[in-house]
Amino acid sequence: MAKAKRTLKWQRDPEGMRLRILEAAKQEFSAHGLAGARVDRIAAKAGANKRMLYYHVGNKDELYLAVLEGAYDKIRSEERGLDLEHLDPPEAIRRLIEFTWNYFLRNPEFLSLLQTENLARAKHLKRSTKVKSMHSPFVEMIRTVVLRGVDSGDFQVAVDPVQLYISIAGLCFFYLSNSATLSVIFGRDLLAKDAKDERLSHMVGLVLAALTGRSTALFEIAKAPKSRSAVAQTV
Amino acid sequence: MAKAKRTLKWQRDPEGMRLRILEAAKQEFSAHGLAGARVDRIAAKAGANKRMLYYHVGNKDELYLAVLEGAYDKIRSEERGLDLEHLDPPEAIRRLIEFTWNYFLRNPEFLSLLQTENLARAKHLKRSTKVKSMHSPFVEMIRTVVLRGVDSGDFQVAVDPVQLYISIAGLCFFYLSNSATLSVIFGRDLLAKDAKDERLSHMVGLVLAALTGRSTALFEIAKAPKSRSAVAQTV
DNA sequence: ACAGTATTTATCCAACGAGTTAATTTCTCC
DNA sequence: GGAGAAATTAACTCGTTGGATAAATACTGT
Repeated sequence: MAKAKRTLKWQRDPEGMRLRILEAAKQEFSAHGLAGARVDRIAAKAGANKRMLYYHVGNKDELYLAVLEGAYDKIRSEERGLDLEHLDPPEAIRRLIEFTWNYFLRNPEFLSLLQTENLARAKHLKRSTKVKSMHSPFVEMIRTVVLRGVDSGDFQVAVDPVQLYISIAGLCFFYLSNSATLSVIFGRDLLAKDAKDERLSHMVGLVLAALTGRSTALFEIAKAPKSRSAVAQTV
Repeated sequence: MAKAKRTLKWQRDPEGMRLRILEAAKQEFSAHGLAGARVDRIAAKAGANKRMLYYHVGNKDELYLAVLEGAYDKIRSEERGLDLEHLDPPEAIRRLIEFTWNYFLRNPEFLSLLQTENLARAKHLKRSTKVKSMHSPFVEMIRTVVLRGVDSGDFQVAVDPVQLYISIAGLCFFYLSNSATLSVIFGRDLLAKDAKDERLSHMVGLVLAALTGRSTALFEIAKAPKSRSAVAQTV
């Protein structure tokens, strides 16, 4: 009864295991928050034993921080590929909005993780050294677009890039991360396809109209989604 | 040693006790989330015994829902006092933004509670009957302002009031509820007095510029906060 | 094939936390 | 001044959970 096991039972793959653990942890933390997350569930989901988490990553807190850092790393790295430098400024802003919106849609766990971490007043993130460094290039990228827009006459004001980004992210984030409660209180399904399309138009219209000072951009958009009651569209 | 106690030891005040419990629960839930909240801590904070919570309100979940409903009730009721009907449309919108911003600033627990509830995908809120009913008047209030603005020629587009409110709330909410992580990643203290003033200007400028299509409103604002680096202001 | 190391499993446990039981104290009204 | 109801307390139960221990199993180089 001992010899039979000649096939590899474990396929020993520390790196793969580490990744599966982090992925499982991401799911768990985003679904239940830090306090609500269960170490056992993470282990189960990763197809591992609980002890493995401690072996490969660390205790619950370290696990959580690793997930968080990974999440920031991923979005900032995708943003670097946006290549806003080669677009004319209004188009660059539109593209940034669309990317942010779609990224948030594709990565709902990222939103949850941020919410969780903010609930904890960034207690854990403050301990991270990696995260702080990855943001200045991003801010500079936006600043450049804004300044080019002002030079070209497309934009009316040299907006603070940080304010602008926070606004863009906020318009996307709040809608999506709070869609559950908003859908309940306003009695609409905000995650329906139509609603999402309408939202994207609204946001692009709002930001571009404000930046360019012409409502042209806004009306272009306003034509697109033909829906609802007669009153009220876009912006 | 028995007679001495002639002063009332409890002053039996069921209604007051209920309120103290709900207040303590609000603090606890907003500080730690649903899973992180500790029933014993709530009791202690309310100056009560744990059994009292169950006696006066119910179990942890019912307690949580009661807090949540109370929070919505409070903000919507303050909003009813805004009296937007008597202001000209742009002024009304400015006032709505300023109210929302200040309310969020004054009631950070409200933000946390919403975050927590959204993390739970509104599971609890869905069970509430009270909350759903209190929002249509609010939406109508905004719709009226928008339509008046279109009629008067102040606004370019008849924005969907729900979209507009979500945008306003989102601009305020994201900045404040995520200020912890944002401050870390951007290396600025977003809760400093200056930063908050700048943010309010930015938001008012952004929304009004988009609605009116004139950047006038935006520049009026832009003059106010004389600060930072040369590059970048307002909007 | 054997020693040494890296990886994984199977159990255990002490602490904690939500919720309960039952006794105790205050109030009310007759 | 006492019976019954309302409010409060103290002590206990019991499942859960993060983390720890130690033994087993696979892999590596020699």
